Amino acid sequence: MSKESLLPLLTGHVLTHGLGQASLRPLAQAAGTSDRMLLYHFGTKERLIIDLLSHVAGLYSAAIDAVMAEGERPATRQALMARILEQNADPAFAPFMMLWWEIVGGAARDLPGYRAAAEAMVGELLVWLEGHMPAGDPDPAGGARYLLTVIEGTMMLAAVGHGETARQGLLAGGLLPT
Amino acid sequence: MSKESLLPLLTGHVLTHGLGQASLRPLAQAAGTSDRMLLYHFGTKERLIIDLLSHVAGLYSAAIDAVMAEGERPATRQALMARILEQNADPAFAPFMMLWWEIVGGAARDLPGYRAAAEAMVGELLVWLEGHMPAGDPDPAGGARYLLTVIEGTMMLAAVGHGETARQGLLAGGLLPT
DNA sequence: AAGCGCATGTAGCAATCGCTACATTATGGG
DNA sequence: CCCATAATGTAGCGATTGCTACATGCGCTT
Repeated sequence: MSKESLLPLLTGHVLTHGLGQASLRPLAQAAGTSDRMLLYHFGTKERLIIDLLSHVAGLYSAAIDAVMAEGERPATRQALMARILEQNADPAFAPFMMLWWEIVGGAARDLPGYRAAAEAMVGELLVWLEGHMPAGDPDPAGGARYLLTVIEGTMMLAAVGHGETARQGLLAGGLLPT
Repeated sequence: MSKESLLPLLTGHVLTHGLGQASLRPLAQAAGTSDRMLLYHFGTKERLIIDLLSHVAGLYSAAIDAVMAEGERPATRQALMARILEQNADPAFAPFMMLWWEIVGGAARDLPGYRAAAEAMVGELLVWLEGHMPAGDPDPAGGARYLLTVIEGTMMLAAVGHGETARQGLLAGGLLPT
């Protein structure tokens, strides 16, 4: 078993149990190996986490690309927002969201690997947004950054039980179809 | 030493070292007691954390109220945004921000106490915003929720190294003074 | 076949974890 | 003063942590 074949299994465990509680022996069991072998492959738990975060960022990038392919371009910013929020509200997306907030926390504390992974994922989403802005949008670059900011704020409010507050804010800001 | 006199010291330790890494013995040392006494007062580490989060939420509420008193009302939404973002960019605010992302993560995973604390703090900020919307604002309630969403998104992007992206988004959205 | 290097198992170490049993001191009301 | 109750110290338990030493298997080349 190589590092590369291990990473998806490790990612699965982290998605359901979280990064903070991840210790070598449970991780190893989830991947069908031993803590001994995890350290053999990654050298250190810290490097394992770094590699894992990088792998997660790659997964996210691939998922974005997959969605990108199937895209018919929405006609308005409101339609684009609605589509993204609907996708992010999918329960299947929840484990990734929980992991995401741990990554943000690690980035805020500048733990090794966290900021790089978070920055990459946000960057990927930004590129996707820019490529999906409505045709004829007056400012696709600025608009994508604007929508990105609003989307992330909405996700955060939803995480802390203020999803309805965010929805009302989006309506008041003219960012949702009426 | 009572619970109430312990909580500020515990909060200090958590602000600099984080919630996830907080274990009883270091917490006790920071508060000038022993792990034994922390359990004597709080019963369980879980309840200690819950009480601590509630205390942090109270601190945040008090801080908001203090700022509320000194408020001359800004003339525009842009000025209000600028003022808030300036305050949040204060380096003295950084430890709280790092703690905040841990609280959001806990709320997303529904750990006991986290969601309640996060919801209370966001609610407090929302009330403050509503009370500080510019005079004559066409929709203070909706506008406050809109600004709240944008503010939280900006904070998150700043945490992951995309602060400049957020700033460009705010400009494109007409939410910063030009 | 011999030996070499990669891969893996077994066992354990020192540290830390939350928590508890037991003993002791301090304090305040009768 | 005496005693009950609250507060605190000491010591340790069993589990888990990241990591390592040592031995063994496996496959390949010479």
